[in-house]
Amino acid sequence: MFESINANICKKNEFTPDEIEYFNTILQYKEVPKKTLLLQEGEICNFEAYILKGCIRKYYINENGFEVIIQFAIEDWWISDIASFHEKKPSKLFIETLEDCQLLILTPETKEMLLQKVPKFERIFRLLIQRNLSAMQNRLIDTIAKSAQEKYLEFIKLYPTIPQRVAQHHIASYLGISAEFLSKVRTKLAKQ
Amino acid sequence: MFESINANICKKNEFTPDEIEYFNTILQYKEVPKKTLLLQEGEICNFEAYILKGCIRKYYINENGFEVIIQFAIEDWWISDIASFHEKKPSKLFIETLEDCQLLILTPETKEMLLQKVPKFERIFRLLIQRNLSAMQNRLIDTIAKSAQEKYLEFIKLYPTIPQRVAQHHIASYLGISAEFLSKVRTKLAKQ
DNA sequence: CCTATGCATTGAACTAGGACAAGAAATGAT
DNA sequence: ATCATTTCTTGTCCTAGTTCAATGCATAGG
Repeated sequence: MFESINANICKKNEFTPDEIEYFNTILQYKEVPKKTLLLQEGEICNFEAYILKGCIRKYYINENGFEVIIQFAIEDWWISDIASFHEKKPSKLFIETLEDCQLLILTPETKEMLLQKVPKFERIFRLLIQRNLSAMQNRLIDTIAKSAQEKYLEFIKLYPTIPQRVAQHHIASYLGISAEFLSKVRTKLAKQ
Repeated sequence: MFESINANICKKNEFTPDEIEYFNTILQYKEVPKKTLLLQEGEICNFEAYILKGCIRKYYINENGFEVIIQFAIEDWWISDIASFHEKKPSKLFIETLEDCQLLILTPETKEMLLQKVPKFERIFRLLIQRNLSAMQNRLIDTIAKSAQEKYLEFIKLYPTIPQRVAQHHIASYLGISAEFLSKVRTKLAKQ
């Protein structure tokens, strides 16, 4: 059960077997059926979830009821509302499973214990956030500077497996374009 | 010279006077005239700069020569290309002073020393990145879900002092709209 | 096997915002 | 003070993308 997460976390073998062992005992295994809300607006996010199996989306609904997908997460990704999790503030986001999921969960308490016992993990988590930030920055740039077609092509290049797993209108919402227009972009691309 | 940075970093008094003292000795003071490029595409970013005085922009130029401003930074903000700084990878960004600046600088070496000597700083920097990530997320949402006028109003609400300091076309570039259209939005708002 | 529900496609009419151009206003260097 | 450069404004025309509505297509549940 822990192979993939250990391989991911400990790529550079910075940890002793004992430390990894402790890390694994602290993770909570959880199965969740599809279409489950793991987090709703107003709740405090009490988990960071590593996805062993399944697919999840994180999204925001603005004051006009307009929905924006912030992130898709599949196997070997983490998902959480970091701001809400760390600062124990009510979240503005929704997190929903799109498929049946198998998860490994950290809670604020277990994460705290882990960091106390093995402070080296601070670095690991900082790297995760940093990569997140980079990805978010690139996405912002593309959102601003690219056409709908370019954004779509970029998306399928970056996440080739996701289009087969999630509804097209969700991808449109992620790209910041309407579902209808994405459909038109796709038919245009197919004709070429 | 160190009052503001110390107040910012050590809000919750988590540090001993010695630790703060060490932190301060490690910071390098630097003055930079306006319109200086602190970082160019292709270079490895070797600084994290805390702004004592002045105003800086960070931006990206895409393959069509289209410019997107990622961040404005003024007094008491940090600016850097974190990805490039930490992973020693060539940056894709430009960082330019818009006014004469007074900076306090961390280099990869001094930051490493600081973290070695006072590991508690890991937490501080993680919080900084986290806040950055939150801000970036909010901005992405606004970029996707709001009209030009809403984005502009949001911007001046969030950063009321910046419009007086930077050129309007820079704000347009930050908001992801054309300079001409921002001008039209503003005249429309002024008439109301 | 049938039917309800959600999903994707297509078309027509509309609009927010872009591109271009030209003038006005501000800023700065000499 | 003057000229040059940059910045801001305004108008016209244009287009990428939206909205709405209709239709066909799957899929899941009884």
